[in-house]
Amino acid sequence: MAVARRSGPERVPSHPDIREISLQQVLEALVDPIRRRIVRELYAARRELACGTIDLPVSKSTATHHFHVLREAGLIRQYYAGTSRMNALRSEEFEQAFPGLLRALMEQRERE
Amino acid sequence: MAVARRSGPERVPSHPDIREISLQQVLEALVDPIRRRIVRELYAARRELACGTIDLPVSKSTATHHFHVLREAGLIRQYYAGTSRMNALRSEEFEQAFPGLLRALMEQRERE
DNA sequence: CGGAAGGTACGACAGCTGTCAAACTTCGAC
DNA sequence: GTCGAAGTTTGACAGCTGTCGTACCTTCCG
Repeated sequence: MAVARRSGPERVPSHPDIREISLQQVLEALVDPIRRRIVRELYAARRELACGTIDLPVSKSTATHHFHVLREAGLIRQYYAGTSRMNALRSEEFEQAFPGLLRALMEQRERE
Repeated sequence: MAVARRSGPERVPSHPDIREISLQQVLEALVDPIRRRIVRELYAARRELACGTIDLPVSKSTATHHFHVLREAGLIRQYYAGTSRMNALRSEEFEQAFPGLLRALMEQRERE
């Protein structure tokens, strides 16, 4: 499902409507430390970041996987800028759908 | 670690100090819908509940497992009252360690 | 054009974990 | 004492998912 029309190589990823996302999906996304790290960086930066600028202790393909999960969970929006992919936190929308949740999570200090 | 002194069959489970618990552990506990359901019931009830009074769509052994995970994550406190086991949400302590988190999670409506 | 940079897609694989049944333990009631 | 109720323990198993390498695709730049 969520098949975007095939009109070539499909460089525009599909983003779910946030209202279709369950708390379950959000928690599954955020339970992974690497994904939480990504969201934390976006949250702290308060702006969009290219995949490349967020350095992660995993391979490129794994990173792609994590971004995909975050996108499917409605947490980020992705689009291309040249060869690099930009990531934007969907803060306002997410706040509407899950009031207070992102903030409560981000405010927690993580033990390093 | 966290070995309670062995003085018989050990009916008193050990409870971790909440300060030793990581956000990771909490999220891992709360990502499971059944465990979230347990916590929700305790949160709504605002009092302790016996395992038996929380009916869950899983076998007894699986239920035991879930309670165990919640206990290890510092979310509940357990003790025996006769043959039944009581469960209490560790609300205040948890609030101190993870301010705003439990509430933010519990306030979210879950799609049934 | 040709190459390099930045990502994606696809298998494959290992480890985790939620699940159950069966056997056992403890406590209360009769 | 014996029986049942309530949970626990153990072992087994299946499914999920985070991980990687490799091959591939776009886009930019010289």
